[in-house]
Amino acid sequence: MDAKTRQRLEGRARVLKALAHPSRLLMVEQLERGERCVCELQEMVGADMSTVSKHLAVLKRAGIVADERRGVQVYYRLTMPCVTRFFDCVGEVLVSIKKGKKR
Amino acid sequence: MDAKTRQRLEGRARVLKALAHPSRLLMVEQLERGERCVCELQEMVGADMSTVSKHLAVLKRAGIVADERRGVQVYYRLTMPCVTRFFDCVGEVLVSIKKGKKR
DNA sequence: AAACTACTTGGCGGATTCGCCAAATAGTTT
DNA sequence: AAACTATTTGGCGAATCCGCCAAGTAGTTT
Repeated sequence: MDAKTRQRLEGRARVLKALAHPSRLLMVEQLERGERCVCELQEMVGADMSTVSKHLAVLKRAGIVADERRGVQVYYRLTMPCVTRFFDCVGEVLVSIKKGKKR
Repeated sequence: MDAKTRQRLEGRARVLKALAHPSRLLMVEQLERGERCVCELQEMVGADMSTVSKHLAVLKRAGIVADERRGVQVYYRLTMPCVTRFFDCVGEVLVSIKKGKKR
């Protein structure tokens, strides 16, 4: 395996890893509908604010979200467009798994 | 957050987590081109056979691949169709991240 | 059945993840 | 500046992940 391939795979794995958590998925889904401040996301997730903040830091490090401070609050938004389609596909995967189990 | 939403998110997170490793991504990409036995995948990945086998077990537990013994060898194949489109989207995410960094 | 090939499983050490608490930082209000 | 709100950071313990080695299992060949 050449270096270029490895880099491509590592990059993709990094994005997937950042998304691979229920709370982070929920936050990304909410951000698809528009920017949200941390406290709004915290209420949706229902965890400690520090936990939510760290999840957001993971998404930010992966380049999936961006943040902007406005007064006391910090607002997060998605940095890329195709997340919806992406999730639809993950959904399809799950459907085929379920079908397989029924047989 | 209701139980149904949580289940949906946990399911999706499980699939993403199973895919979130360079070696597993490589194997899935190879399996898109047709079934492969473990030793073929091992050669591509370049790790210990036991490591490869465990990665395949992760993919199998997530419902992404299925296996079938034929003689001495065990062949793995994808169980679902949309992985290509899926990966294209992960690729797009990476492109937008790179664009963001250049600015 | 003994030797051989292909694969899986057990287990260990090191690294990473996760959620909470406590403490630090940043901006606003009084 | 003191008090207050919103958020981030540090750190701890529990859990999980990762890769290797060793040992076990399954089918094939001799």
